[in-house]
This record gives sequence, C-alpha cells and structure tokens, in this order.
Amino acid sequence: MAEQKKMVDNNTSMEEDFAKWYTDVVKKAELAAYSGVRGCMVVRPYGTALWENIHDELDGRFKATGHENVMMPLFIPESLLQKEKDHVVGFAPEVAWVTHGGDEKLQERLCIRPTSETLFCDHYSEIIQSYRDLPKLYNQWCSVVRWEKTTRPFLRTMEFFWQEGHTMHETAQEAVEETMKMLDVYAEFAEDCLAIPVIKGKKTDNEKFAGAESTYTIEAMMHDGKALQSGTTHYFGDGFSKAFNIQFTGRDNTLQYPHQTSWGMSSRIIGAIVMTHGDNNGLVMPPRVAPVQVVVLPIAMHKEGVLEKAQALAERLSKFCRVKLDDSDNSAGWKFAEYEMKGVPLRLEIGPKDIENNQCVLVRRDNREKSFVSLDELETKIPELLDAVHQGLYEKALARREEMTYSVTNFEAMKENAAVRPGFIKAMWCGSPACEDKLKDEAGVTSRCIPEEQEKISESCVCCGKPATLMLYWGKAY
RNA sequence: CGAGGUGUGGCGCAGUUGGUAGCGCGCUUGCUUUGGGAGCAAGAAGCCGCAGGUUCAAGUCCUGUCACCUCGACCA
Repeated sequence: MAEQKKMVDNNTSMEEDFAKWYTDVVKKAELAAYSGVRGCMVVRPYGTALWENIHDELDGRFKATGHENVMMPLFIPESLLQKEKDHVVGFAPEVAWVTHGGDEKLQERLCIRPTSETLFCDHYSEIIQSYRDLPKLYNQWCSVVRWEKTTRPFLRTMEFFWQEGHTMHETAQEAVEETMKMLDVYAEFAEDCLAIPVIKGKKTDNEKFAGAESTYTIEAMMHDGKALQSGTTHYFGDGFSKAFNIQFTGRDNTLQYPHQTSWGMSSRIIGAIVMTHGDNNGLVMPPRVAPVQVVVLPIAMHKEGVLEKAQALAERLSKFCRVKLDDSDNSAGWKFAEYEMKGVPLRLEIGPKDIENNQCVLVRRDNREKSFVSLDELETKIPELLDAVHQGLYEKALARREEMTYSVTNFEAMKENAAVRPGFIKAMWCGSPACEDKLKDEAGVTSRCIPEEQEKISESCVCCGKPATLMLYWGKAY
C-alpha cells in the first residue's frame, strides 16, 4: 500500500496533463525557471550542470573525430544573411533585428544569429585557397535566437543553447560521409549517454533545412508518443559555396567549389531527457550525464558518528563518481522526495543500524529497487548499479517505442490510427510532397524521417495508392 | 497571427450583493524530532499587474493598457 502511494504530491500526473507535468518537472527539479524576458528561460545550476555534462561528452566526440572549436560573431549583417536565397526565405520570419547602436540608427541592420551558416561561409571564403586547406572541420558552442511565437522551456525558447558544426570538404563524397558520420555520433551519444533510443533517417524535401541538399535526423519518441527531433545533420552540396564565392584550386589545378555540411544538437535534448525517462515522481537522470550520480543521505544525523561516516563515504565515492552529500537539517523523507524529483540515479542511505552492520542502503531511482550493500564493495557495486540504471532506462524507452509504433497501408487506417493512438506510424510513401501535405492536413501527421532501416509494409503509397518503395515514419512532433 | 486563460505576501490560491486583505505551503527564531515531504510555539512578509473612471467607499463595477501561460497556425 505504502509502496503504491504517490511519493511526491502536488505535482500533476503525466496521464492527467502531459504538458503541465512537463513544465512542473522542469521547474520543481530546478532545471530552469521562467525569466522576465518573454520566451527566454533561466537555466538554473542543476540544468546548467546537466548541459555541461552533455557538452563535455559531445565535445569529446567531436574532437575525437578531428573537429576544432571556434567562436563566430553574435551579429549577422543583413546583406550577409541574404546571400543564399533559400536560407534567407526559411529564416526571415523568425530573426531578431538590431537597428540602433546607442541612439544612432545603423546604416545596415544586424540580425542576431538564428544559425551561423552565413558567418562560417563568409570566413571560409577568406581562408580556403587550395585543396591543401581542406577539409575544414569547425564547430562552435553558442546560443542563437529565433523569434518563436509559442515557447516552452528547453523544447522551444527564443534563445537556445546548442553546438553547430560547419565543415568544408574537397569532394561531395567526403562531405556526404561527414554528414553520415556525425549522424552516427549523435545517435551513439543519445543511446549510450542519454539512454534515449533513436531512429536515424533522412528528412523529406518538405521537412529539410532551408538551403540544404539533404537533411538527416535522429528522432526520439517521448512518453506521450510524440516525436522529438533530437539532432540533425545537413549536406549542403556546393550551394552556399557558390553563393559566398568560396573556391579552391584543386589537385588538377582547376578552380572548384568545396562541399559543405552542418550539424547541430541543442538544449532541446534536455526536454527529450525529461520526456523520455521522467515519471510521476519527477525527473529520472540518465546516469552518464547526471550532475549527481549518487546522493548520500545520513539517517538520524544527530546520532553519534553518523554524519562523520556519511562525510567519509561521500569523500570516498567522489573518487569514482559524481556524489553529493546532503547534510542539511531537512527530514529524511523530505530528502528522499527531493532527490527523486531531481532524478538522481542512486540514493545511498547510511544510518546507525547500517554502521553497526558495516553496510548501507542503495536505492535505484528508475525502479526503486533497494539493496543492502557492504561498505567494502562500493567501488564495484555503485558503477554496476549506475550501468544497470542506464540499461534499464534504455530498455524501458525502447520497449515503449516499439509498443507505440504501428503500421498502416491505407489512408483511412492512417487517419484512424493518428486520431486514436499516439505514437509512430510506419507507412509507404510514393515520394510526392502533395501526399505529405494531404496527410498533414487531413490526418494531422507529418513525416518524421525515411529510416535507414527500411521495411516493406506494402506495395503502394498510403495516401494516393500509387506504387511506392519508401517506408517512412509518420507522427505528431514537438 | 487566431482562440482561450491568468495577473492578490517568495510559490499556489480564496476573496459573496462594493464596506478597513485572508488561507495553505515556504521563510525566520526556539525547543522537540529525523529509515518516505516532522510537531509545537512565536514572528516577518502585500501600492491586489499598470493607468484612468464611477462611488462616501473599488481587489471587487466600467474603459483602456501591459505582461505571462495554454492550445492552434507557423516553425530548418
């Protein structure tokens, strides 16, 4: 009975109102707070620590694949933004403009970067002369601004934090390989660090990035069955190179345009973590990026020797994991609930009885499993349990995704399924944008991606019935 | 941009036919507690979003305005 009791009250359940559950968790777990600036959030220390861990893991992978970090300007002059046609049309409705410096009106407006393709291209046109200058493998960590109308913490804010990789290559093939390589890096990171299973695939022309030749994505399924694009890579061909007049002398002594890629993952991924692993007791942090992996709670702290023992344990644990000791005078029950809300993967309880028996209590956040562990085994037991939590989270998310993925072969079934069953829908597509539009208007689903791993659901397009060879994932998206 | 909603101590809210602003949580101090959000006692804290108006009197009625939230549309 007591086991089933909701441990954290005062929080909306996800079945009741998923959107409210989400914002409640974000606020109560202290990831972020609303700010006085419309559509912009304050990322609080706990959220920032999470982002720093995400940064470090990703940045290590970028460096390991030969990339270098740079820092570009915050502003883009209007003339520069307008150099590539598709690109400016795609972003025009959502750029913020600076029109004055002090009291003086500017000769040319400056936009606050919504993305930095144009800045990178402008710079590349200066520094690329020869095939010997290639490839250029640059990345930057920064924030960008897009004037969004509807905002939600992490999922869509006017200013958001991300990394954007921008690379230039001698050949198209090399650039395509880079595009696919970085997609793999994102997928591996999502699954191995965040315990979020993802579907790798290609976006349709309707859904691709403004100015890109092709766009790839990793799609994750949230608890409510909606899709969240969690990372994206683009192959640009030489479109921007031509628009920005970036040329190099090739090995054959002819002038050529380099081939380009870009790729990004944003603070939106924090929303994905919340909505993939969270439950009605709050957040559940994937252990490999959790700001605190183990919280040490002294029980009956006033008793002789308990606090000292807890301090010594925390000190010992800090040598092999991220640990926090809470020796505040809040009650033990309060602390249990608090660190569950914050999603700390493991809780270590140490009280007088444990000290007598040379043991402690370890409790997993993901399934509340409790074990008594000898104090002599912590160095092996804790890493094992952290791995088990990671694995448990991944498997639970994967099982849910599979359970909520359906296949349909005709329009009526698609409409019906989209209306009553949240989740992903696999269906064949003829390749026509008109069919995509119709499915969006009449069934309320958009194409998520053309997955790498294809299946033959049927012979014909789910919409028009014409012969089709491509299987797509469809769904509702954040 | 369309529809809806909300602005009252830090947070969540109540406030009836206009009549001197209240509750819960949190906060501070003290004592007792401490293995699932502790108890008692004493305290601090509010231009009722803002600007006009009606009235003897406005949190409450009227007009305007601003901000934020939710859902759509849009959104690489």
